[in-house]
Amino acid sequence: MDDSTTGAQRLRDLRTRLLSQAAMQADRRVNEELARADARKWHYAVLATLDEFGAVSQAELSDRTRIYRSDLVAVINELAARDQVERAPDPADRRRNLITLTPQGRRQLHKLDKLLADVEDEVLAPLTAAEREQLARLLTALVEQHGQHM
Amino acid sequence: MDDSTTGAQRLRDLRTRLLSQAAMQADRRVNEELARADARKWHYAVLATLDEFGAVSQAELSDRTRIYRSDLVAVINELAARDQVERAPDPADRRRNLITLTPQGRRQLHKLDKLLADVEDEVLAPLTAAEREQLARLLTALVEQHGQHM
DNA sequence: GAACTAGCGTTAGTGTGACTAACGATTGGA
DNA sequence: TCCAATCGTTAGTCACACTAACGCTAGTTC
Repeated sequence: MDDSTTGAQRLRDLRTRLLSQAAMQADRRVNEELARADARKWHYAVLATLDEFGAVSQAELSDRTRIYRSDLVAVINELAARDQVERAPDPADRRRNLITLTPQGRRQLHKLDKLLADVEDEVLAPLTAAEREQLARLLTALVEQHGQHM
Repeated sequence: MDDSTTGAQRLRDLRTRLLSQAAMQADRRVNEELARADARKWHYAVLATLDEFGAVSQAELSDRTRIYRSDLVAVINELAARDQVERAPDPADRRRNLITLTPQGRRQLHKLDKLLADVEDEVLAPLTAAEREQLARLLTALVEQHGQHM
């Protein structure tokens, strides 16, 4: 099921492809597990952000999670339908909605924290603790490069 | 534009998220450049595979590139429309189509080889040569884990 | 040689994620 | 008071991963 033996040499040599494939496999495992908890990545991103920053507007959530504000609408709908967040108009600025974490949302967050830690451990299983640190370091360097000039 | 300063601590700590983000940024750059050459990732995968393995069926292409055979149909259509491959029935087994690289396809492949090498270099710019090797090594370990039990 | 099974290419459709465009409502500043 | 900007929302595009089903062809078994 992987091309490490059957694929073209050129494809195996492409680091960008390697990166994509590793991410894809990790994402798949993450999404599988999240689905079993009736959640997806964005749900976690929103819940975690609300937990750390308190009630914020959708625009601020969009900034902090990097979810497009157009997509955020559906995410908040889903979370609200599960009573994990509340959406209420901001009295101070009636353009805004204030999104608040509910006790149920906080419980879900803790559940997902655990779940994601487990999946991460599974995905990184082939690496030692030192290698995991190294990987995080290298990936951070890549990600931050783009953070600079934007 | 990245959450390394504005995002929740929990999100920054998630290695699976880090991996996804790095892959996403790299993919975006790759796709941008490929688009300028009127191509996409799958085009390259197919062209490179044909170059290394000669004329093969779509089923074999699907195995070697990990493109689903249902999606491969459109990819071959696109490549054929650009005269980069030819699709002809296999006389030895009339269920099969034999896909062949054309001279034009080979030219495009060389062009994309260069293009992708440049993008890879740009994406990995923050890393030294040794670090790039290390990254490739770690990612390979992750990818091969899944290759095992499938 | 008829029937069955399996492989092949194709069509259609699902779900997720990234991303753009545009609109109505509201706000703050010139 | 008018203007520009911001906010939430709707709608839609594109790429990728993945599933289901169908018609055709090939090879095998009875």
